[in-house]
Amino acid sequence: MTTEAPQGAAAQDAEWLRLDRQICFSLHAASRAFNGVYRVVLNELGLTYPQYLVMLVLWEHGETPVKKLGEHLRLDSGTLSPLLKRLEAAGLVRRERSTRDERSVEVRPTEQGAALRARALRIPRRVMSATGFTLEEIRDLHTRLDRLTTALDTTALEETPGCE
Amino acid sequence: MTTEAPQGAAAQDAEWLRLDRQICFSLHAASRAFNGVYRVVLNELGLTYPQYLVMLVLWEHGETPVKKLGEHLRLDSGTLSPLLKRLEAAGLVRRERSTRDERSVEVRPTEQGAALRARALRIPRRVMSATGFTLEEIRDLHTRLDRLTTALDTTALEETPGCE
DNA sequence: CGCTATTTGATTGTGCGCAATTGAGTTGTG
DNA sequence: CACAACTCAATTGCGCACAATCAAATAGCG
Repeated sequence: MTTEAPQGAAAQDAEWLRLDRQICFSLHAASRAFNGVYRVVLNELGLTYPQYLVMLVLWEHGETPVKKLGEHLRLDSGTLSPLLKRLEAAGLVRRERSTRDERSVEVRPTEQGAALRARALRIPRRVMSATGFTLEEIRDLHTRLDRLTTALDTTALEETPGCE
Repeated sequence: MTTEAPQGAAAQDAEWLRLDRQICFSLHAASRAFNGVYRVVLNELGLTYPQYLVMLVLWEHGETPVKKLGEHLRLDSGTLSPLLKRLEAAGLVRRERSTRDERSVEVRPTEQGAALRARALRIPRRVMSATGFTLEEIRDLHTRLDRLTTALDTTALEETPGCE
């Protein structure tokens, strides 16, 4: 399948594009497949996947300003503001302007939001069993993905890579 | 909150949630980071990441019906229809109803769309260098992600996992 | 104090992902 | 032929991601 024959540069370029198609499609597809599983599992809690991510942070850290939430999840206010409003409309969180700094908005789980945590406890194992991966493999994948994300975030994307 | 006591069931559950937060956040973040790099690189071609995926399929297979595109990329018409209209508006593809089956719409790259391929040839290496991964590692990650996606897609998500 | 720069969140606009519906075209059956 | 079942694409509606812009609050400096 791969470059077994010494081809021209054109054929090799085509090969690169084909490989790129496979790889970036893989990551894209894996992300959506994962999202799909969470959608099914989270459906009974009335949460979407990003909303679940927000609740996980709140369950772990309690009251958190929007700014901090954004740092934890790498999301900006354009995504968080409407999302948090929906969570507030669902009665799971409360948003209140900080008295010390009127620019800041504190988000904290309501009693109902905190109670939801009990029902969320079964989720991780259900999702993990759906992956068919062992805990070992999952941790390994987790490590690789973090390394990938860090590299992608820090790379300034020079104009000429000159790889090879 | 989290008792320091050597794992009651509650403490262990909390640990699962913490791990889940890390892992599902990792995948989410990696996907968006990857998307972000492609966004920068593809910007000069005037393509978004999913549009690039479509063009990759067209460059490799030529004229393709929408149905086939959806199978290749696991996307439905709700996503593809407006995306293809934008590609057509940009002059990169043409959409024509099949004469044999009036339900089907054939998508083929225009001359301009085909020409864009030459400028896309440098992309894979640029992105790969941004990841900091070797080709070996990328292929390995690719394999794992495909396995993950397959598992997630085929799992019927039984109600009671009974893991452990 | 007044003025500027920064921080913080909200808003707007564009594009993607997906479920649900619609509607035209095709196929199968009597 | 008539009629039902199916296929394929388009549309609609909602939510997320992100860039760009805006407004309010704060901090820093003369």
